[in-house]
Amino acid sequence: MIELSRRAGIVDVAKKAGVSIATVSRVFNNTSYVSEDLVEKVIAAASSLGYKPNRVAQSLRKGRSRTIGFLVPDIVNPFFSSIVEGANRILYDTDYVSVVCSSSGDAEREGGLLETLYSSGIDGLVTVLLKEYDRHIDYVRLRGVPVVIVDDVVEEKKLSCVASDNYDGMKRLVEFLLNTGHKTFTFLGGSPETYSGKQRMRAFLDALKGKPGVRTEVISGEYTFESGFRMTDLLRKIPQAVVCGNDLIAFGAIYRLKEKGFDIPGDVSVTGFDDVVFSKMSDPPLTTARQDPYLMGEVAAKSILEKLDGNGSDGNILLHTELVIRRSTRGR
Amino acid sequence: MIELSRRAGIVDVAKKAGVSIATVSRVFNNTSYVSEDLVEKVIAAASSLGYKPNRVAQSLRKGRSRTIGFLVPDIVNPFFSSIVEGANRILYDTDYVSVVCSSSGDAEREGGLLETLYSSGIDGLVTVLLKEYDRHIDYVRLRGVPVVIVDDVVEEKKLSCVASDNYDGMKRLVEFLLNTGHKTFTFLGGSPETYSGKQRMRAFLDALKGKPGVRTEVISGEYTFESGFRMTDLLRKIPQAVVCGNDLIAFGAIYRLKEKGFDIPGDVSVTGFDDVVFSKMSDPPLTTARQDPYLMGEVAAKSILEKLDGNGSDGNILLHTELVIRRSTRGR
DNA sequence: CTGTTAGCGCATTCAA
DNA sequence: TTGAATGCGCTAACAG
Repeated sequence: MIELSRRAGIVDVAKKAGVSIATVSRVFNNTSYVSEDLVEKVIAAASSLGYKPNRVAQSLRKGRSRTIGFLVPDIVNPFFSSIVEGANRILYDTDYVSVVCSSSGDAEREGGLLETLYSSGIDGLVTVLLKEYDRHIDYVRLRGVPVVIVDDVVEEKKLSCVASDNYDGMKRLVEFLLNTGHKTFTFLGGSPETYSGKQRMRAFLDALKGKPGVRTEVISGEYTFESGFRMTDLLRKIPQAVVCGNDLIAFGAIYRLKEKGFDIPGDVSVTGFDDVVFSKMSDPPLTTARQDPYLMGEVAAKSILEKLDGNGSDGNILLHTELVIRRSTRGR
Repeated sequence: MIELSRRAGIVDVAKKAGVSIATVSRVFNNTSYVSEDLVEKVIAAASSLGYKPNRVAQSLRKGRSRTIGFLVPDIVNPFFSSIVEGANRILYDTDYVSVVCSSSGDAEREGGLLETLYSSGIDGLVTVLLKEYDRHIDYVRLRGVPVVIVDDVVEEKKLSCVASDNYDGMKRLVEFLLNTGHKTFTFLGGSPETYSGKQRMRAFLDALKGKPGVRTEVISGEYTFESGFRMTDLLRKIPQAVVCGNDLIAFGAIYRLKEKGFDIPGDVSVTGFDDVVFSKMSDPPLTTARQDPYLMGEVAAKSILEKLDGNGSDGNILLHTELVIRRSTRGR
């Protein structure tokens, strides 16, 4: 096969159409009127050469790239990728395109990726951060680039955050358990250093504080199946309700509890948090608090778009969660 | 808060350090020797200004960007995102960075994204395509940009593909079922228009063809839980083995079968394909054929890197699958 | 060893 | 309405 020729540029098109490069540029950006026949000639020349404007050159020249950067801790985790997907749904109706990077859970990489993204000329950034928000990371470095942080809430002006109301969701979940007659509770928490971890644990404690006849225990681990499994082995006495930091922990707990011969919810109720796709398929289907990562992404994208339009309001947005009562908790 | 000044450029650094921009460029690319004291001055000036080279300008000038583009049909599907993550693990040790796009299952968008990616100056592309491979899409358009296609096999020179050996995996799965005494089989297939769908169905049929006393039935749907659920309702008579196109279908089938009062694997064995994370947590844990999307990504990345180094071999790579026997199939 | 200069491909002044 | 010229920020000759 013959070596392919180099990509056609604006000068090739101009030459072939017998016009100046300015004219070519004008028809592609329709930035001012161009006579009918010249338009035709340019279009013809361009398509015969397979010409597409070079986005790199455009970015350099214009100072913006029509790209929104995304940085997430783990692209494989559907929670994070759903945020990106939600944003995509909004961006699809615009001429922005998204580029996403994953730090793969590596905090070291996060800073570098942020730099790279920024110096790649992104027009906006939506990110969920691994580490706690570090003002240096985006305030100093991302000069002028609008940023929205997802799944975290930082009180800092000139910054927007969108997150679920983890506190409210967990509180209502525990209150439901209380209303259905549960008296002894164990919290199998995940990652207490994260925003969501903190909020959920605090809500659990607050909901139960001072309730007569209620016994409470807290164990902390990670947001994984394995961690749920292991934490279950740490239980001294099986409580009436095992309240888990998220669905994965709940799956681990359920798995281990069943192995040990307990019936769910006959002997013990188990709850999760998130409502991942699998929660409806588990046995028994999981009672949980649903948060909507797609919506979080949509809201984040809209927020970025507004900021890009100039009329962007900073501040934080808390999204409601929805209680999903399934069969992993007993009714009464 | 005071409006942040514009980003520092190479001239700012040169000015502040009292050197020429060429010298600044040299220390940042260490492309030739620069005297100690000038290096120091440049470093000092650069860091005090927070200077980082503008990747857009670099790309335009050098004609390469040190980025690898990824295009996947659905970023939320862990199978696809794991491919990206696997590739990242390889790329992490290089100075390449990956940018990923998702077509969100929209074939229309796929072509546009490909264009965008290409004109954004990516140095290489790894993609799993929604539609069947269209030679126009990357051969004509991605002139000179190395491409590797994942989860599909196309016989086309100057192209590399990496995929699992779906045929072999499914065949061994069915043979295992045969060896454990199953006689009646139903295949609950997914997306027969995809490469994997075709291979798996063909393997199922081939494995059973001409076996004495074996009865076979094929139903086709999609690679989803809901589809598995619905296809199960289409079963006229419950077979001894329900062989599913992937794990999700199997989960749907198991769910529905249990609802109908069947015991798994007492009354009916069920198998999947993929071994998604959830397969070990399901009840019962799922017998399946494991494919390793991380590995696929690693292999794809290595292949791209080789092509970029000049010594790239084209051709296809088939990865082995591993039978994972769990408790959704009866032993004998 | 260091500085000057010419583009990379394009959008956008400014003239005509 | 169109073209010529300038420069976005940077690297790579080419001189010195």
